Amino acid sequence: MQEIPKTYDPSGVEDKWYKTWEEQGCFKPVARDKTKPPYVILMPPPNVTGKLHMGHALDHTVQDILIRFKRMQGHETLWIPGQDHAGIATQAKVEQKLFKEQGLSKHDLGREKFLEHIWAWKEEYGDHILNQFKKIGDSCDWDYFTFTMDEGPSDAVKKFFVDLFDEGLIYQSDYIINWDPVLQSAISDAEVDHKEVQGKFYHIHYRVKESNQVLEIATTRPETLFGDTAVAVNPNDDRFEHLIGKMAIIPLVEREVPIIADPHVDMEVGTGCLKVTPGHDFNDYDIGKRADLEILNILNKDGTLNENAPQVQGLTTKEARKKTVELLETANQLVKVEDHTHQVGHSQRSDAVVEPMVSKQWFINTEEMAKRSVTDVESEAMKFVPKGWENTYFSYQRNPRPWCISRQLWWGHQIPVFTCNSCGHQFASTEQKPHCSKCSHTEVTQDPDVLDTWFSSGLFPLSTLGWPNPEKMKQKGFDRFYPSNVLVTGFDIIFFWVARMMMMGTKVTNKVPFSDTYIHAIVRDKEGKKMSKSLGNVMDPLELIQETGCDAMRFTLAVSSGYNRNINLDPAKIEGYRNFVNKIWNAFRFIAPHLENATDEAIETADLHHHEKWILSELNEVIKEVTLKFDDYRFDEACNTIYQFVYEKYCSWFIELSKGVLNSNNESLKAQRANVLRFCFRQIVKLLHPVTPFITEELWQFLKREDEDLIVIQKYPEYNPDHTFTEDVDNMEKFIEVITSIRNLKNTVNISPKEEIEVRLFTDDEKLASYLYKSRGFLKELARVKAGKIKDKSIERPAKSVMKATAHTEIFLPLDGVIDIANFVEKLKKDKDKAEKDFQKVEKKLKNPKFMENAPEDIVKKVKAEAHEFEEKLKSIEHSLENFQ
RNA sequence: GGUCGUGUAGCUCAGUGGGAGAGCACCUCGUUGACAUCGAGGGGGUCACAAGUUCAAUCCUUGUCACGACCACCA
Repeated sequence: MQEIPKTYDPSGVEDKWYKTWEEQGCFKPVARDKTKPPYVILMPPPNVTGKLHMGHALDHTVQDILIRFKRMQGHETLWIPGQDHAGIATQAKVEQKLFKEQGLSKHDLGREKFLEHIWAWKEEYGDHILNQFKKIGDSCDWDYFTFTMDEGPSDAVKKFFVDLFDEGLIYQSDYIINWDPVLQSAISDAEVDHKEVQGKFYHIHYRVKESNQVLEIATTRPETLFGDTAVAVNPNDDRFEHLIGKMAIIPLVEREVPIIADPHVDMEVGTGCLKVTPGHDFNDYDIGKRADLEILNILNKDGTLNENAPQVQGLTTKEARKKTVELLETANQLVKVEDHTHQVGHSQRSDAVVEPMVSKQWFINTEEMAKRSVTDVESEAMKFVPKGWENTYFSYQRNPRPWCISRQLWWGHQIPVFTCNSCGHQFASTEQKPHCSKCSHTEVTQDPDVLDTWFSSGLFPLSTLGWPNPEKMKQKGFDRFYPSNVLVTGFDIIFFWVARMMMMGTKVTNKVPFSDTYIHAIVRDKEGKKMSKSLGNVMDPLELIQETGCDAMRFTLAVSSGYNRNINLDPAKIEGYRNFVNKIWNAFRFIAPHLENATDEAIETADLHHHEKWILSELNEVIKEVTLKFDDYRFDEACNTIYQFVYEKYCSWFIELSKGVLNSNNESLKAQRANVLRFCFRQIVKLLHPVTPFITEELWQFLKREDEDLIVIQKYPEYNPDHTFTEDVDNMEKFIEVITSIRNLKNTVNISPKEEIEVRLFTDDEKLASYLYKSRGFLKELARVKAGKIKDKSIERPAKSVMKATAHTEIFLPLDGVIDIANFVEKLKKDKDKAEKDFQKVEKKLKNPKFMENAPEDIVKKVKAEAHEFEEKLKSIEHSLENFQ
């Protein structure tokens, strides 16, 4: 056998295995166990502009664990990768690049040329993030890879649009929307960031017609007065009641508008008087609807003022604000200016101040779909994990607003609505160049706008499986793979994406698109701060992989991931789990030379040594637990369970206890031990494979039988009722406690661990006594015991000794060689205090008649047993202590 | 203002109606063969605070305080 290096070096190993898996088609859906249903995950498609960050690393680690786990369990697994064209994000990026490198705007190029540029950009950079996904081990089926602008998803978009259009659920309407004057497009509410801005409160006088009175109105946006079509007060406001119904005169424009009453007006805020600009304010728009006010648009598409604001026409809103204030001052109608901090909406993409504007847009009436999407979660047809996230979902879906789906961009799916050049008929069609559906005229004009990005990603669960093309659906296995099992994502797109998929998927198929939604945490830095470029605390997954290996990173993310909201990722933690990966490597180095002695995986339970029974029993429980926890999305508990077993049970005890056997001359015992060591280790690497795929595949090559294939498609370990040995586990636990106590005692009195000493054990547990006797060789080996005696507690304890008491065994060491008596006495006193407290606590319970009456029988029994133990322990400590006073 | 969440060891966080846990950090000891990316042992907590329910509360209920996230509003 060749030399195995002392430390595991992941470089080289990782790429090698990924390539092998892919080449051998391991990621393709194959039903290895026909009795199990398919298991499908749809990968949240990254933006073409995307770059791998820790969020992806976590998101994908979780999905890959689930897919690999289910694949090994025999399910036909499919993990579908994809990519999103990300309308605004991509267009903005390419626009910037064009301007920076060539000084060109998209208008210089025209729509067609500009789109060519975006496609070229996509070809060049689009693969970047996908290659990064391979580095983190994603076992997705790349043959299913789908881009939202591919022909298939485009057909899905058209089909869905046309169906809803014909149903009357898609309509065009004037509505107040967020307008980004830089991108010159409508953007959705969720694409608006509200930022705190230091602004001013301008108090302005509005005269009241046929009256001497003036109304003082406070506003932060005086330039919008050109668009005012009313002044509103609260209906219950005594101060202004008499003015309701009269007319107010807007300064500068001298236009008369009605004074109306509306409950939205807050009497406490500002002056209690509100100028109403339905064309450029969301609340005013609603007031305007209620009062049937005229809507006056005072802005151009680029955000400058238009002809409806003659005095400031052509100026930007910022310039216009300044000018308006000057004009008001000149006209003596500006009362005062106050400092005022308030929130102002900014475009996420361009950072421009968002201007609310009324414009003609396309909308989906989501009312019915949203209702259904709520009941589907209420009935748990789709379950959120952790459950609490459903509240976030409900808060959106219970109050659905019309979904504005049109965007004034070029990059995206053009809206399939056409207007006949001849008869003016407007209709939707899935065809590229349809004839007028009314007069059959061939000249029709398509709506220039494109659809919101989420329109196509909302259809992804369907379109990635070939919908609406029947042939492709058959080829891709739509009926088998829809709906999928779980969606794994972050909370930030519950509304954007999860809700949309729920509505759209259900609308088309009448089935929810996935049965679970696992919402994972946000990865933050070790201090809990969000990772951001400006803070300089961004961790790059690829760098981490380089430094510590992909498996260590994946294990760290998994072990940090349960039902929590934040993961504070400390590099020291990753290093710790890197060490764990290395530990496994070294455990393998230990067993490697003995593998040739191992004959077969089959373990004959009848003739097993009690240590072997113990480890098999422990392993069996681990298998049970891990399987349960993965199914529950408790990656933290699953990983911790494996970690504890490997470290504490397998390495620290089983391997240590095996050294003597393996160095002996008893060939049959050696072979059997090698068998068990190998069996357990094979199970361990299989258990770990979903989390740490690379090292486990590497080790598997040395562990597999000749007829066995790659680990990635091995059968996941299953609970085996034959491997339950309660008595051996019980004995072993006590044995470990005795050994630990001896080591502890030696340490307390400053005897070197190496030094061999005599030890006397006293126990009334006959089974344990005989077990300890049987294990005297191991006691000698592991606790450095020279000679020992095991007696029952009726025997007088040695006077000149130091001692330690456990619940079942008292341990005595002779005083010869004891260096630090004082320390021992101090410690013994502490033990006494503890035992006293423990005893009093349970004693109190037992003396309480109410406890005896009400507590369940097994609890009473347990407490009684404890009381006995504590009392024994206390007595023996006190007895021993007397010798030192 | 609304919703959700958090408060447990120095740090990061699990956990349970009946004996307070892990990792890291810290202290002591230990390198000849699996592993110093290691081993053995150890110290350390009023489970935020208060009241209530209960035989029994770190856990359930209510309130208080502190912190966080999201949503809405901010004329």
